[in-house]
Amino acid sequence: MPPMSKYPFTDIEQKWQAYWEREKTFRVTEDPSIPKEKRAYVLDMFPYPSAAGLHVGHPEGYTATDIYCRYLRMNGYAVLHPMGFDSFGLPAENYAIQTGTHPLETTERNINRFREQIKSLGFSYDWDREVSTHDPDYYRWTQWIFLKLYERGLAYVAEMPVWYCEALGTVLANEEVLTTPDGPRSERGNHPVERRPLRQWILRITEYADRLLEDLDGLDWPESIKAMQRNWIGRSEGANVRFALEDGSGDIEVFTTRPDTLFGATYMVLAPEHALVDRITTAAQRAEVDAYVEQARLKSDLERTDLAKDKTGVFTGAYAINPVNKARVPVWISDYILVSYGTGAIMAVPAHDTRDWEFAVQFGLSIVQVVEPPAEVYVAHTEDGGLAEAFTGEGHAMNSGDFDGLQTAVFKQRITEWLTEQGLGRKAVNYKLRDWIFSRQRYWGEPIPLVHCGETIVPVPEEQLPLRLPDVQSYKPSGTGESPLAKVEEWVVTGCPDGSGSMGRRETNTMPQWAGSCWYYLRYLDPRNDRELAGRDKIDYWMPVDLYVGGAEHAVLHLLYARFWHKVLYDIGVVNTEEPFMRLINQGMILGEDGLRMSKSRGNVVNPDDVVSAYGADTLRMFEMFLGPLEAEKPWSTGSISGVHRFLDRAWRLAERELVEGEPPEHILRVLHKTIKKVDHDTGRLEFNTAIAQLMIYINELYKEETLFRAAWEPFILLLAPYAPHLAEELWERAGNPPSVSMVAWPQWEESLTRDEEVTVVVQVNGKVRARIELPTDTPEAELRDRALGLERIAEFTAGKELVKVITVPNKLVNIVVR
RNA sequence: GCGAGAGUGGUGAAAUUGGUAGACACGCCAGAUUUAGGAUCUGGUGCCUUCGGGUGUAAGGGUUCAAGUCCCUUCUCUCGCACCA
Repeated sequence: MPPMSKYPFTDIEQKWQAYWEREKTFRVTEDPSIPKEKRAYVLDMFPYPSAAGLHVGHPEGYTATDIYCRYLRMNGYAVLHPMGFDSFGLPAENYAIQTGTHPLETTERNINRFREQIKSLGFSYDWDREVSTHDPDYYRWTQWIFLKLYERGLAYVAEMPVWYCEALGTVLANEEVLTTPDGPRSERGNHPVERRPLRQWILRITEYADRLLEDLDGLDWPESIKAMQRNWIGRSEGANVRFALEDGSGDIEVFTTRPDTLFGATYMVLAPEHALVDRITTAAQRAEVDAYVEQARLKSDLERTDLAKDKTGVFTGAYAINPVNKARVPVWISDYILVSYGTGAIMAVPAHDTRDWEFAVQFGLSIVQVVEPPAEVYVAHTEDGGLAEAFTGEGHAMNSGDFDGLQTAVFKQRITEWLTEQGLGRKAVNYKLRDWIFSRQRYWGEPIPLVHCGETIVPVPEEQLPLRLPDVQSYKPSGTGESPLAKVEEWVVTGCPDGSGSMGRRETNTMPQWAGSCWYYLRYLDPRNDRELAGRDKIDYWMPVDLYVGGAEHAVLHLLYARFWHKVLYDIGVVNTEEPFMRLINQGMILGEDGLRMSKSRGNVVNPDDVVSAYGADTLRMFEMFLGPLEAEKPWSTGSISGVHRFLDRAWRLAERELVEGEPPEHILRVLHKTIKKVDHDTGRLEFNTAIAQLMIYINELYKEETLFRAAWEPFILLLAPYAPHLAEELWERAGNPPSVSMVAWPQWEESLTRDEEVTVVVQVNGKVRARIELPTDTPEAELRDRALGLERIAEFTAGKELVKVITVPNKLVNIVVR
């Protein structure tokens, strides 16, 4: 596809990229004379420098923030706009396993390629602040933060069933495992994973669950992302209730969100793995129960959680006593009860819980209705007046002794108080959120700075950080649950940092890739500081991040982890705010031309380098913004890229005309001021597609003129500058101005010139447009009405009819209602 | 099933507070220019039409002088979660 370009974009773009780099045009420092409200921290999600290089999705978000930053600078803001690399990670290590190439070598090669590609798009980053998470000067502080977590009891070791991925040779966090039709799979690489009990480092993120939940309310984030985080945290409030075993040998504690349905609890169910199962099972049921437990153990998680299948379960032979009505209730086991949630046991209320209903129907257990649905709610009933399905809504209590008639919410509170008084239960809160499994059995990550000295664990002293990664012979995971580091004996064996003189062994697990990205936005503030992760004055100057732009795929993982670390840093006084990112925008994915996700196997991948060489960076930038709204998912369209390119080309050819001094004609001035207003408004709201459309309208107008007036041309260059910065710099210079256009003040519009002298007023009869009249702007409503009624054409439609009323909207329309 | 969001020309999409639906761009059509052009410029382009007009924003209903926009019902699609008691 040969481009039809004539304007020398390659020369222009190289020229100005070199200029910006040489002049450090976009370097920013902490100037105290700039008031807080004129400072902006605009952040991109930094990339993982993959071997494949940049794809067209990267420039989308980066262009959006770049346009916004350039716009802010021209409006007098000090703008912090940095870029870096999330450079620890599995692909480089897997490549090392295959080829023996050190991950450092691959990583740095990829970083150089990424940096070059990013620079070729003309983004206005302050490159002096670049960071890479694999750099020891960086991960020193990642390790430092880990030690702070450890000191505060937020990092602990535990043996627990964790997701283990054979192919990756490492454990994974819950968040990194996806449920697929083929069973649980790793989020990265789509490999099968399974649960294995292993000793792991775990971060106590659950301690922050409530704060992570509550503080979402104050954030200007997309509702969907907040909903996903809320959902992931999964807070539910209810009560823990103890049911005594009939034989008096103890009790079973359950968690319920509906303590108001306690009177309807007709049986209980334990998870097959529940500790009590073995003890309470009667001799008669023993064989059946053992077989079920064994079968449940062998089942994959997918089989266990398959909603479509019938409920299975086995009676243990034991009975418990319902504490409120002393009813004797059988105790069952079933794999629909998860041992890891709540207490691993439930009271079953089949009348008011769908799952319990299914189970009760399956096994012929009794169903007692204890909630009367509100009259206005339709509920299916059987012929004899009983419920035909579980009613899970709220209503009024029935069959509940003295509590009858209470509204659900009131009853919940009342019964919880009663249970507490009786010593039978208490208010309880549960979360779906689990603690964060933090260790990985891999090489290419931050070493965890701890030494095992016999039974005790001793942190590496802060002043000895960074604890550097040693070189290894083989990058292969040992497969025994240990990382390749375990084989580096001379690194592992070390003196105990406790000063005892005895020898210890280093922790050989490394941190997950998320660690480095949890705090990188802080390092940009003070990237060369070797005394602290960032100076407090710098943090106070810039933080929090005003705008954070990135893909929605990080909705839960990165954004939840980073918020957690930030809160810890807040608690230890390192940062000044509870939340790191005040405003978040997810750029929509750019799909292939076929409307499907770009992927190598589909062959629909567009390489930004090809677009840059064929059309130039300015065209790529503007085209990606012109495709549609930033947040929307949108298919690539090679055809319409020419529309944007043609626009820039026209701007170039316009500049070849002689610039004329003096006052431009009024009709041009009016379009100009409308354009300034629209582009200003839309750019500030990140509505770039409509701003570009307005720039096109203006160019089309200028093109029809014989002469090009400087006063009409220069403001256009300024409006263009954030969008097509290379071309704008060149045009600015050619217009006889010194560089750089990037620091010239944004043009202002005059309100009176944004309004036309004449407007078209629509005349409707009964809401249908029947005529249009040209009238001076702000014609009084009475005159509007008279003019409209006086129209011959309107008379045709109103003849012989009764005039009911006339509605006038100034400068817009007249609607004549007749009968 | 639950949660979030979206349905507008042949295509990507526009449309302050309800007030001319389809800006801008692609594509298509016509004209100009040109040795020629898939370059450039100008104009046209929702659909139907007996050229009066009719009709049109997923479907149906409602509120209103007036609905893409507000309300109700239904359908479709995308994303996320999914036996979380």
